Amino acid sequence: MTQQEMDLEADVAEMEQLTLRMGWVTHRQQTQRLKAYNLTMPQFMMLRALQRVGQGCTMSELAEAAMQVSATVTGIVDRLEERELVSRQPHPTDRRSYQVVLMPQGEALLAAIDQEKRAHIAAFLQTVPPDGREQLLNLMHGYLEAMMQEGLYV
Amino acid sequence: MTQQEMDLEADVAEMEQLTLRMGWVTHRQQTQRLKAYNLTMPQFMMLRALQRVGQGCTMSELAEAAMQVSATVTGIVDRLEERELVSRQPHPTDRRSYQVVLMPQGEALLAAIDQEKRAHIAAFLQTVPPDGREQLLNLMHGYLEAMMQEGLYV
DNA sequence: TATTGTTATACTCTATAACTATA
DNA sequence: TATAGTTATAGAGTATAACAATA
Repeated sequence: MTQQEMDLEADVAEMEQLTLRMGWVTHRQQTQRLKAYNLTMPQFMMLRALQRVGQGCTMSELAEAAMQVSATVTGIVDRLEERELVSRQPHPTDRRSYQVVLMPQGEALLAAIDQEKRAHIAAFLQTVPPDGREQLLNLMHGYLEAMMQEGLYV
Repeated sequence: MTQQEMDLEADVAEMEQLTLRMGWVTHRQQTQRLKAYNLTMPQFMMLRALQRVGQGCTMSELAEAAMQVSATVTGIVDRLEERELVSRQPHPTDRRSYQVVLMPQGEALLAAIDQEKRAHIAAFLQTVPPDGREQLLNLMHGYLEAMMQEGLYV
């Protein structure tokens, strides 16, 4: 085994621990923070997916964007609709479908969450030198793409 | 607003999207992958926490390491114990407590999951130049520490 | 016949509060 | 009295399978 292979192996072991804990800590802390807004993580991710895919998308499109099966989306959207954060509207050309839209109250909620979160991120990014920031973002892009494309499970 | 401040703001917005999606994609893909081992994410994180904190730790120590309340840990450890992946053993000096240990079957399961995962991570890391790898790991360390210390919610 | 979305079902996770046993 | 852990309870998420309505 060459020195390079040993280095790689050590980096792999380290990255395994890091990614696992980062993911879990993020997940748990996000969950806690969202409680102040009376939102769960899956509900929040559904709102973000709707924002990303665009107003008026169907339940199926929402399911794919949020990485959920349709039966799960039904339940989550039910609860968001009860609070008038989103709304199911009739689809103009396919009567089996709905057009899901983000309601003003939903947009306001996301904006409030955004504002708080960005302050936290800025606090972290300011501890990183500018060129490090750029490299960090590039690496994160690469990482996300690799995950989405190859089903990379880290 | 200076150019630097604008740059920071753009980086913040980008990092917000990236971290959120990375966290969610990781969470969902891990969940899917663990199904092959008949494990849920909280169960897997509990096994990892036990490995990290060390054999014979108490339920309370496990709860803190896994970022869960004790009632939740009770349920998760119940299910792991049924499958003989872990075991509650009497505490030598405090009869209210248990010493939780990882059973051979549990260690074997974690080893099998490790092996598969490391191949995936290695495939990703080989696309990153060696000095980029080191910087990536350093940044991830900093990020994790910032999260743990300040309750940074990203 | 195929597709969109919901319903039914079963299980797990999660937090809070009440409780038991022990320190 | 304080602490370790469990139990009871209620609600949310998740996946599978069966189903209704529509294409």
